Amino acid sequence: MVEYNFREIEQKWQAFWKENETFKAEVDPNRPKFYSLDMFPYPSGAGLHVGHPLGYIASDIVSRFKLLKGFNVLHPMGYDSFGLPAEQYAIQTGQHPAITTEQNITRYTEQLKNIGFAFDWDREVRTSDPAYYKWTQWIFMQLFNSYYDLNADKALSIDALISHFEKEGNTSVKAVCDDDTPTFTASDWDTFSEREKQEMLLKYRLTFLAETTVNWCAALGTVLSNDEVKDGFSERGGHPVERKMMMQWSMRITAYADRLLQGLEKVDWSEPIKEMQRNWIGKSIGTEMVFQVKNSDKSIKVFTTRVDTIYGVTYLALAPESELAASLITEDQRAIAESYIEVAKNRSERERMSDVKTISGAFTGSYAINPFNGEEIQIWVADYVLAGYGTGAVMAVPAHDERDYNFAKHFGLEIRQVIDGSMENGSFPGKGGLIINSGFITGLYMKEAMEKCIEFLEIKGIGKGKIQFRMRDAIFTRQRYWGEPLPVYFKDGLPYLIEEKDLPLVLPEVDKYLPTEDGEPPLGRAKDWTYKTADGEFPLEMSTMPGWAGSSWYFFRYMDPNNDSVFADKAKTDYWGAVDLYIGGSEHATGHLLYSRFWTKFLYDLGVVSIDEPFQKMINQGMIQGRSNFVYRIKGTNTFISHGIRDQYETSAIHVDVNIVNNDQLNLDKFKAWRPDLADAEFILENGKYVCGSEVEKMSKSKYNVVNPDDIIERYGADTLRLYEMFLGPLEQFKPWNTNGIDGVFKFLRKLWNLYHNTTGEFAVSNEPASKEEIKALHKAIKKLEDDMANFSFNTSVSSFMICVNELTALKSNKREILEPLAILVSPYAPHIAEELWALLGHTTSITTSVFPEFKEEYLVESNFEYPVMINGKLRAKLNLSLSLAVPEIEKAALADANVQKWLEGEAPKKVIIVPGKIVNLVV
RNA sequence: GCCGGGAUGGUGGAAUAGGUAGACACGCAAGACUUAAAAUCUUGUGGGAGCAAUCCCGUGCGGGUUCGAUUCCCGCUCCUGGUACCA
Repeated sequence: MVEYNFREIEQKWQAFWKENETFKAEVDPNRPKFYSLDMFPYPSGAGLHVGHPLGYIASDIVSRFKLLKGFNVLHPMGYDSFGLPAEQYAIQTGQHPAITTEQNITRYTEQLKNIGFAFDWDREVRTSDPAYYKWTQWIFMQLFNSYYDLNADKALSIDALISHFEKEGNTSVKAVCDDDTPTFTASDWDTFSEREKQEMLLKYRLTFLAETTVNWCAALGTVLSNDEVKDGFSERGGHPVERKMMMQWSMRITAYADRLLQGLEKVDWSEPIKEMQRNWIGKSIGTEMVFQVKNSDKSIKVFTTRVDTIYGVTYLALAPESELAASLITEDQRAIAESYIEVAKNRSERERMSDVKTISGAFTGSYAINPFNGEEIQIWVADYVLAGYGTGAVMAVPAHDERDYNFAKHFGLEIRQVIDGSMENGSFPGKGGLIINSGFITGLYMKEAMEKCIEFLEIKGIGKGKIQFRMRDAIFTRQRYWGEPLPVYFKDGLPYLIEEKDLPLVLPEVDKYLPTEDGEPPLGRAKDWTYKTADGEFPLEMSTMPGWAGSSWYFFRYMDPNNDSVFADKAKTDYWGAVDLYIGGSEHATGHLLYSRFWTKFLYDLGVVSIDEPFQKMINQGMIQGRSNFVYRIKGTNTFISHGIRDQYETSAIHVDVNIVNNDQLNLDKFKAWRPDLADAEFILENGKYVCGSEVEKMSKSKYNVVNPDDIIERYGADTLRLYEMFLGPLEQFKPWNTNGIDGVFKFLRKLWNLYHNTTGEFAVSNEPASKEEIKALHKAIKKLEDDMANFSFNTSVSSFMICVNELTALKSNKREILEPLAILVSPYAPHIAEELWALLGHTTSITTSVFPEFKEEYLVESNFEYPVMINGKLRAKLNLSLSLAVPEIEKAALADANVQKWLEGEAPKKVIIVPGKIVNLVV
């Protein structure tokens, strides 16, 4: 008797795949390629939980399906192995992060291999491997050596810029650069010192060193990016974060803002993710214009998207951080305004965000002149104006902007309506409305008025149309140990790249993973952290790269993971091209996914890759949440009462390990053994069982709701785990993990196994031709599977397998003609059992080398259809009729039916609707 | 506040060019097998009324379009993800 022995089968086939290099992918120009990628994990100390593999299983199914469809599939896995947790652990224990990272990777790999993924493990990459980060550093160097040319609309070599400066200075250069870049001529450039030249070039380089306001987290001793900060606290660890000015490396991602926006049109991503990126990039088309300050040579530049409301401006507002604001304060306002600025500046970002409702500001005492009508308007300081956006100054139009309205109301400033409409609900944007009370633009509509205004500003030389982005340049350094060192040394305080031959610049050893006593990053502890050149020995940069550096290009490295002379061979990147299917969480929408697109576009500009969008199609899998179980202790006792009857007593709910609960039923023996204090626990049962309560929460150790895939595999096998994770519901939906239905999936696999075996458990497959019913059952499944694959609807595929197997079991089918294709069908989902059945069927090669069965419509064609007959939209009868019947015949048959006649009560129907092959509806 | 996603039996979910709501699975109930339990198998299972045939109600709520609405339109409620004074 041979039972379905998943343990034996799974081990056997995992070993087979490894030995035969079944999933080895190599460039093959004769086959179409398919690149299937998962977001690679950070190998944490906790290991994988059942939520992690969800996306991997889905991409594995697609990968195996594509193999069967004749594609050359690249399906790699690796590790994003630099990161904060390993470093924090190192700080606590003194253990080198490389060691714990290695251990964690070993654990992850073992867990992943247990699930039977079709990964080409020879292509594994690790971002913390010097052989890998050599190329992360190399890309950084290329960015340092590039600037963004607006005429060419691409990154060009900094050498080209230098030769341009030598010939013509920078006046004719159209390039992305710092706002404070002065203009100079060729002869100016010639007279610049080396230092001045380098400082000037830094204003153009795509990665550059600059004093920036950063999110400083004192507890972590590092800078965090905006997306690592949540409500003023660090995302990891929840430590407070404050704003601080620091010298930092930045990436000029803003140079690519427009291309990042346009590129979204070309990729097949979910609309919400695209929308999030659009909002993050935040393109606004508007006008920049200058207001002269009254009785002063100073002026205020503002950015507005609504220059058509220029006659409604009743005050200007400046950000508290603005130096200009401080200089505009007059004597009589000094006390109030300066103290306001002091308070506003010191309010942390967090306070300012959480306290949006409070309106605050102060009048500077100065006035500006509206160039359109010569009016004098007050200049205020207000903390609703952000220093970092636009020009840090706002022309306030209270009548047509809600924030300006609230501010004006609060301080009793004038509210002047310039667009026709009702003001009864306060301000209104009035986009496209008729303009009133507005000098020469009165009577116009928005678009035309804006054009006229810009024309006016351009003639006077005090303004122009401008496009503004919300996105900022990305800060690229962290004051951390466990990251890529920057290949940069300092000479006379100016940054220079080390030579390419000296890559990788390997992370040095340090005695402790903490900042130095004088506040330098941990690399400040390293001995000889210097770079030797012909001119002497110079200090190296002590900060390291952020977590997103290594993950911004790893998809290229998979194509050529061991190349030591180039980050990836062009012939290989050209063959594999963009990722055809990328599966991962939507939480990376504005981080990883944006940075990866940025670096890809940059590498494209360099000409080293041929694609400018890395991820053609993306699916965002939903998170698997935890499902906690509770027991109810009667207060003051060690007696636990079942969930359904707990109301009779005063109880307290206690988290219980979900691994000792099955279908919400507590295993009493395991519970007693769980903790010493529970050894003598007593129970009040309902219907002889102890039923636990449950709640959906985040999966976490402290809630005892973490489920390890290894445990599921131990009990049911990897094939059951794979099928069940898919069966749980739509891939993209958030759902709690709950093993309540897993038995059904396991039973299905056994039923599948039994189809190939007789009642005594011997393998028994007949070579007789299959019946019509059997073929039909098979082809229904083929069709459903193909459709589901196109929609990434894996849960319904599992259902259709079940239906197919149920039907075949009922037909007692054991025909090779059916069971061979069925094994292939199931193989992407449950590869181990499929391989075993395939081998039993007499094949000597892996099932992955077979061909997906072809769907034939003819097997599903029916001659008859059971028509639902409805009276006034309600189902009243069913009629089995030939599909060849024409409408009048169907009508005749329907009217002749006894049940129908009863409902018609002898009257003729008012209306008859007949959709052949669908429905009959009679209206009376 | 703004921008997404969602709400269907006791549970997970299925069904949208508008056409038999609840596929598949879990759970539950009854039965078979068993000394017994587990496992397995069979049958039933949206709610209500009825011996039954059958009837009524039913896809978050209120309207609408339609012969017919889970599906389309309008207005709400709740849950959930993102974002946050972006001028």
